[in-house]
Amino acid sequence: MGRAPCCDKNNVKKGPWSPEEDAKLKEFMDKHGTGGNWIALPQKAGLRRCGKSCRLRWLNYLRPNIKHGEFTEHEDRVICSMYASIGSRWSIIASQLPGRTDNDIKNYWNTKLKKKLMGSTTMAGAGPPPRAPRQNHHQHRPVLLPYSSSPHSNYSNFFPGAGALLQQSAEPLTLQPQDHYMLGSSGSLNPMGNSNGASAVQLQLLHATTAHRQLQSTIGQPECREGHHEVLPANNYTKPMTAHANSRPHTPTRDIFDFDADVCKRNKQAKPCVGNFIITVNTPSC
DNA sequence: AAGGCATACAACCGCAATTTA
DNA sequence: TTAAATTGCGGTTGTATGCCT
Repeated sequence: MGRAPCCDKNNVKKGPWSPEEDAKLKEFMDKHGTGGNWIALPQKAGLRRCGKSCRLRWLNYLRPNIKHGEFTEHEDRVICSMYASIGSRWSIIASQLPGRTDNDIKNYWNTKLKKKLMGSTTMAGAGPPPRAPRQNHHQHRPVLLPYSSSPHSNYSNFFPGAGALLQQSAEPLTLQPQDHYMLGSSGSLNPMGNSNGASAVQLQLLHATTAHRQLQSTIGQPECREGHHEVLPANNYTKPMTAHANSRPHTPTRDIFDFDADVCKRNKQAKPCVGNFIITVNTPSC
């Protein structure tokens, strides 16, 4: 039994929007907003379109303050830095560029910026954070770098790791055994040489909240166990086979590491918050 | 002028996450 | 608690346009 379609595919128009359709949608949105339901909107607005199509058209084209046209150098820099840091999370990147949509940025990246960067030597490895080798479970205690505001604060205020990512000289802190952390897959993989020649990767750290600590009583220590230290890129992350074989396939987007994600899903109040730390895992083998 | 190719970008699709009943 | 409905995201495709031969 498949999923019910969101609309009657035979009765909806597809393809480019006409000026008349745009006008209808805009007028309806100006008067009523979405009414909290995109699926029902086309019928109310007198449009023969799928609700998803209306939403996309509105968000990417019709809504006020959309910026079209050339990207500035500053925007280029933000996109590049964030892409290097968090990968193809276009909506997050778009949130740092007022007036730009995720679709816009995605298109811009795929058609122009990527090529531009590939042709230059200034951004080694401009691709998404590459998939890293798995870590040996019994080596390399993580070291924490304190987050500090950086010249890149324009986006680091949203994604705390992004600023620190570019700072290679932060003073390391040792992870205290009594603290509890989770590694966020929203972190970045950023190969950087360090002083002793070992390359390092950085991951955003999700600090355990009070709510999360409550989990200790039900599931035991939610500590950053050895098995959780795998260094994986922001995208392409696949769930380790060792835990929760029956759970849904792992999404590369909003997850945190394995059992934590599942426990949090079951226990809605126990969501961790994003902490202002970067974790660095030494990977001498690469 | 016509055909082929490259580029840009709007729009679609599938699926995971979230919300609602 | 569970299933259905809805939303949001990222990858991909389709098409219009411009350039080159």
